[in-house]
Amino acid sequence: MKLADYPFAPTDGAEDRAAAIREHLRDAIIDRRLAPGTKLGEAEVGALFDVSRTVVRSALQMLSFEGLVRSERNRGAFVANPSPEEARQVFDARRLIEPALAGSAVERLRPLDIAEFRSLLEEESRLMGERGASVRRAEIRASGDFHLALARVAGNAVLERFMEELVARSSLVIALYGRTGASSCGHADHGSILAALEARDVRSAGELLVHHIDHIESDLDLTPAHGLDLRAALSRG
Amino acid sequence: MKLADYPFAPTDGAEDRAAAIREHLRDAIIDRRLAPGTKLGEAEVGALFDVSRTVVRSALQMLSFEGLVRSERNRGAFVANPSPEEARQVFDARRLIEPALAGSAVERLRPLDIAEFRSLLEEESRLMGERGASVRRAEIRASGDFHLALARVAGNAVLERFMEELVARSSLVIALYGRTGASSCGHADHGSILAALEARDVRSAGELLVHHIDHIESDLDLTPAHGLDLRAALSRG
DNA sequence: AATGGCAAAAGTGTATGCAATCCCGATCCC
DNA sequence: GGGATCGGGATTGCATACACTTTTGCCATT
Repeated sequence: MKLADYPFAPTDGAEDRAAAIREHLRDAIIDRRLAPGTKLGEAEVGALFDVSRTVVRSALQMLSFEGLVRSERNRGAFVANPSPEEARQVFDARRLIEPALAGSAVERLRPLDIAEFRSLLEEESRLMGERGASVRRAEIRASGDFHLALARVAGNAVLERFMEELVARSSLVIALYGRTGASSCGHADHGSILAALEARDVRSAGELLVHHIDHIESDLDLTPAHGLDLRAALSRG
Repeated sequence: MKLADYPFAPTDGAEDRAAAIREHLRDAIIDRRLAPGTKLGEAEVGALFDVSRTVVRSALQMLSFEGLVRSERNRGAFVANPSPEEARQVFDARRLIEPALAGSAVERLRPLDIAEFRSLLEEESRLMGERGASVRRAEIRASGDFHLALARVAGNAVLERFMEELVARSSLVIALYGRTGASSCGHADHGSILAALEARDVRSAGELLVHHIDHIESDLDLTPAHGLDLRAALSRG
């Protein structure tokens, strides 16, 4: 079976296969199609994508750096199972970084960027109207895209990469600890944040962002759960 | 030839060799023993550490993620040659993150931590008294260690990892653009920052940190240098 | 029946081989 | 003489083979 048989993204023509696998796995993890703790055997993943273990190892190493996969020597790679403490740290980092991004973004915001934000918001609205598990996944993803767009507009490549990691890990945390009841990520918040950005109101945008992140975090159940970690609570969620 | 024959760091007993190579290369890069643009051939590095290209590739991939190495498909890995713009973004990120770390650190500062800070400061003082190129390198490193200690004390593992990357990239930038004249990193600044931390004066500590970072950055020559980048200025510094 | 140990099986860590790509220099054509 | 073209050499990308570690299932022993 050859490379082109797989429905990779159109741009991936003859590109790096490890990166493609990384993205597939990452999507699967933050969509929770792969449950935390799931073992990602090199041979198994390799068979799925029809590549050798070499390429899979490369992809797994990248995911390990991003914090989406936990690697143990001689034991293998597993979908990360972030602790509540880890989750808090991720959100703390976001509360710190995102208001600053808003400051930079306001200075550099161009009409084209606004159009992109609006497009993302419309996509979110569309998803909110529908029902179903796969829609819920897409909703989490779309919510992350809004924050990634903010990072991109801010124009700091270093912080943008940090945000990519933080958003991915947030998505995993939400999938893990999210109370299904409430809408996972307030869509209305994004709208008001964008309005503040357009109004060049940095202070307001920053406050809205912090509240937004607070809101997301407060919607989680971050109780320490079960007592001790008997080998990380049996390595399973 | 067996594993234990190599004089790695004492703790590295039977540990991961890729990580060890990564650290060796990282030290060499931020010490500028490896000049920006230098090609890191897989076979060459492998011969140096007496490992196969597989292990080297793993180490290079990690360094590529950290931004210390630039990888080009089918061409190889090169020591990163950060642009002035990139340098500014690194320092912007530090100005954003470090004052926040000070806030967390003040809340969690324990006597043992203070002792560590003092020890680091003493080491810096000792190095300042000496002369020589290798001392200058050690000075840059020691300066970075102070900021890494701050990140560690702050207790956020996510931000700590970000800081590791930022400090490493800063060291590379300083080695690249630093005007040799001025002392690369104001040692006195660290002392006053520590004093502010001990006094639980978060605001003051944050301001001192920002000024400190400003000071470091102002000591660089970040002029756009030579006109265009003819294939990144011929791939050499 | 429970426990300890052993051996096979599974899976990862590393080395190596082969194909593809890129770089460089020589050659040829205009 | 300048520029394009075409090998040769070197290097990377990937797959595979082998070594070592961990796990697992079985059996003997208590």
